Amino acid sequence: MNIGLVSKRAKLPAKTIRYYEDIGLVKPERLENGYRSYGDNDVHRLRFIQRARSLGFSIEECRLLLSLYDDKNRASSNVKTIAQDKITEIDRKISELKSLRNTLSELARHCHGDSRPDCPIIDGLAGTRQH
Amino acid sequence: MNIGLVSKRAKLPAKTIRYYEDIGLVKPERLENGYRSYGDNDVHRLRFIQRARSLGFSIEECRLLLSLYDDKNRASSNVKTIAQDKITEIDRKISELKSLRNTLSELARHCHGDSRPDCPIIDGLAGTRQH
DNA sequence: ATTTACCTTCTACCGGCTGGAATGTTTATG
DNA sequence: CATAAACATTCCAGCCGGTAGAAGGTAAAT
Repeated sequence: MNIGLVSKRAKLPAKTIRYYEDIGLVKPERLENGYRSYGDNDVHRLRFIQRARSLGFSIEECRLLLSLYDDKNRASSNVKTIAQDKITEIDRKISELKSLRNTLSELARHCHGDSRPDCPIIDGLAGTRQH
Repeated sequence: MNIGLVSKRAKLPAKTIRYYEDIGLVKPERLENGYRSYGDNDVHRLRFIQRARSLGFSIEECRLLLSLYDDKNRASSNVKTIAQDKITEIDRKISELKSLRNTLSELARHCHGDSRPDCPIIDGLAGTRQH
């Protein structure tokens, strides 16, 4: 299977797949003409990575998950720990974004938003707005 | 004022301040010995950038906000639009993260998390888990 | 025979810094 | 006064996770 087809099946740009090879996540065969040759297992692997990445796992986390994926005897608790850490991380990000949103909408709420130059958002950023 | 003091006052690493100069956000004077010399206005500017960055504005957005900050005659509606766009963007990110969280905790919920190798999280990532 | 579509490698770039090396200057201490 | 430390400077390289483009080779379709 050439990279173009794999790209479609794994829903990843060809460039990204080459990059993943570069950093050692997949190791396709090579044909005589130099073309990469992928098997179904490679597509599975790449789909796996694509899903994990879209769930917010870093490349290094993907590498770890892949090694657990490859290890048929690993404990499910290993994987669950990683997933739960990631959930904690996501929760932290969500609450950060919420507090950001509050601050920003508080600033925007006080801005009349017309042609007058006086602007509480700018004042807030400049630190000159009294609470 | 030397960069070290500015760094403390603006709550930004000296390296970052030099970087901000590099990309044209601040333009300090130079002393005879080659040291950068900052005024209070520079500190205000840097605090402004620091706040805006921490609210999730990109460097280019900061540049735009700074030009509005500098322009005493700009309409507050210009600024409000930018802030509201940013709020929309934050909302999008929050809901993305929430859906991510749901998926991940659904996978984790079905994982027994013990020493058995069978793991719904891995199966979910591999795409082999039937819903 | 030629066009088109695909593949290859390579280098460089994105944002937003951050780290380290090598060097220069100022200030504090013995 | 010498030296050490705490600053400052420049420059180059690297982080993550790709992405863009150039220059070329190969395969399939017309």
